[in-house]
Amino acid sequence: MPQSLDRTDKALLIALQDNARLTNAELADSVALTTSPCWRRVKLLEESGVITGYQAILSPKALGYGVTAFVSVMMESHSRETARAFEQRLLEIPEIIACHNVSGRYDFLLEVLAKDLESFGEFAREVLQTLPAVKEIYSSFSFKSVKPLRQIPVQE
Amino acid sequence: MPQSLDRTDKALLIALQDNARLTNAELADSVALTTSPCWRRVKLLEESGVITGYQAILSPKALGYGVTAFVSVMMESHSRETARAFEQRLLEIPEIIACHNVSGRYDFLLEVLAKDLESFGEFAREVLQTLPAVKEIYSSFSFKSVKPLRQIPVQE
DNA sequence: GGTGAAAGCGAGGACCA
DNA sequence: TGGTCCTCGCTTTCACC
Repeated sequence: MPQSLDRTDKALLIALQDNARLTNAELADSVALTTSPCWRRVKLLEESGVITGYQAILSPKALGYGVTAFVSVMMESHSRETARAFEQRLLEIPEIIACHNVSGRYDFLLEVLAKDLESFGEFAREVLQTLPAVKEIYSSFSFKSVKPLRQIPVQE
Repeated sequence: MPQSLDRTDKALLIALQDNARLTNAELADSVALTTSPCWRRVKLLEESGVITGYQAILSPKALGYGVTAFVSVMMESHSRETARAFEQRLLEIPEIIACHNVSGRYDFLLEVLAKDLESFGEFAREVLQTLPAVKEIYSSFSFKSVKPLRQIPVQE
């Protein structure tokens, strides 16, 4: 699948990961190419699945979310059905902005946004605790995001 | 700071969060506006800090990262200095793609990418364990990302 | 808040080296 | 692969409602 990215591809990925709204001309400039080959390479990176999309990054605070919580969830059972029902339900809940099925003491790790601690408490009681087959949850709150950018390393 | 977003602003945010490469014309169309007011509104959203940037989303797998790990870190002390040194060091390590200072049993929660389990093991030993003032670390591996999109909810 | 017009530039493709 | 050229449509910024 990774059809060996050369130096130029990597430079494109770095540039686009940093600013997805660069015009093709600016992008071409930044990697010392003309616009056509630049455009072709970007399309290839999209088609081959290296670039999976483009997102505007929004400020949770500006949208009224003062609390970020990490919620570890332990399930009552580990059957296929239990996991499926749980996962499907998760997808419908916008406050849960990320979820991983993980190894270790707990089964899922969720990242949850809430207006404030009080509304998180309510959310935990009314929504999280009532998700299918939940045995136990453990919440940890973010005091501060030390590395907010989430850039996937593109070496060299 | 949130200068009360109206229905149209929210529609713009939803559209851009979904696809940051929409042209201004497409964007205007999707919210039933002409291009000028649409462009003005987007600029305002950027200047007021609601939109903090635009990112190409890359596939970790396509870039050779087969393992995502969540690493909880407990510090030896909780002094200001300790935290600062730790955080500064973190920022230099690209494999750590996210880090939160959190409440609870552990002090920091890191999200780490690695090629495979073996290279994660090495990374944990050579890099993570040698970060300043680390007392204990606990690693949990992602089997699967159930919600990979990380979209901040924009209600209504 | 909104519209419409105008100038210049970029997107996207055909084609060549 | 990369470069040139070309056309259409879009971006961006007006002045104005």
